[in-house]
Amino acid sequence: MKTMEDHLLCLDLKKAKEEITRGCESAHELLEIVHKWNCDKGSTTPPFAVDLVRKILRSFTDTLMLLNTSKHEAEEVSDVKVILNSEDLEERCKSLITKNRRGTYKRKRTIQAWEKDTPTLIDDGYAWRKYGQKMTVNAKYLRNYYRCTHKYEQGCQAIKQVQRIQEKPPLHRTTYYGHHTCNNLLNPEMILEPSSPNSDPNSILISFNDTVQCKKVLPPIKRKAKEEMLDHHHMAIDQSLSSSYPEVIFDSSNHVTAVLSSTATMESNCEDLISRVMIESFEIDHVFDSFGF
DNA sequence: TCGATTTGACCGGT
DNA sequence: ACCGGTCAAATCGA
Repeated sequence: MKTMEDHLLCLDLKKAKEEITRGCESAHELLEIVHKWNCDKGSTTPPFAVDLVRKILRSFTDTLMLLNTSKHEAEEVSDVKVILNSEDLEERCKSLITKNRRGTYKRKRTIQAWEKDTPTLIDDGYAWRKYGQKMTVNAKYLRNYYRCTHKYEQGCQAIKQVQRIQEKPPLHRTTYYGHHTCNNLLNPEMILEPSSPNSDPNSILISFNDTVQCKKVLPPIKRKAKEEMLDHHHMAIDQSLSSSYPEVIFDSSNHVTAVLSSTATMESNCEDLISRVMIESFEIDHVFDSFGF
């Protein structure tokens, strides 16, 4: 039975989500403008501008995720669809303690998605690399799968799918999953730091500043070598990370016990981990407090 | 030679 | 069993 207070809270929650969604959209627009500006006129904006917009965007989307965690329904706002639901947290927790296997693909349900319909194939300013194409049922045209070119160099987790949806007039639907964390357009600051002379050259440093950054980028390691290592330590692996990615290892109590060496690593995945910790720790009241509701 | 693309295989979810 | 998403070997091309 809902009390009056509950109803008011729901109303506030809805308003908050609407406001944040608007902010999110504006940040997206601003990011595109900055990108276009830099493409058209060279790098004329301050080098930290894109980084700053991305931080704002991330704050909005993280907050939306927190708010959505308290409700079951994902919000659909104009042509921008934010795909989230409260089961995601549970799924993510499960995925963190199961062994990494090929084919464990929960991306669509766990990461925010944005759709864009355009008459032509657009250059969005990012470097994409095609990694697959598929004919889907009830579709006339192939669906093309792209990942960020800097996936392994910088651990950028952004992907997109492009599919023609209409012949005449031509219409292409691009669905973006996740935000770029790479510095392919601007390079405001190097996130890589040289290891200290005494440090393990294959170790990874994770910095817990205002934004979480993994500061060491290394080539992927082979699946078999990883599995052998995991078997040796009787550990589970963060399944949400693909085979070539950095891996946080949890013990049976789900405490972080190790980070696998010789793997590439990325900002976004670390954020996923931190988000999980945050969501587990935060009550929705704290979110309202922080926004002054 | 090396990075990008193609394409069949693989895998988990439903 | 089917389907969507990804992997990775083969191939392409600058």
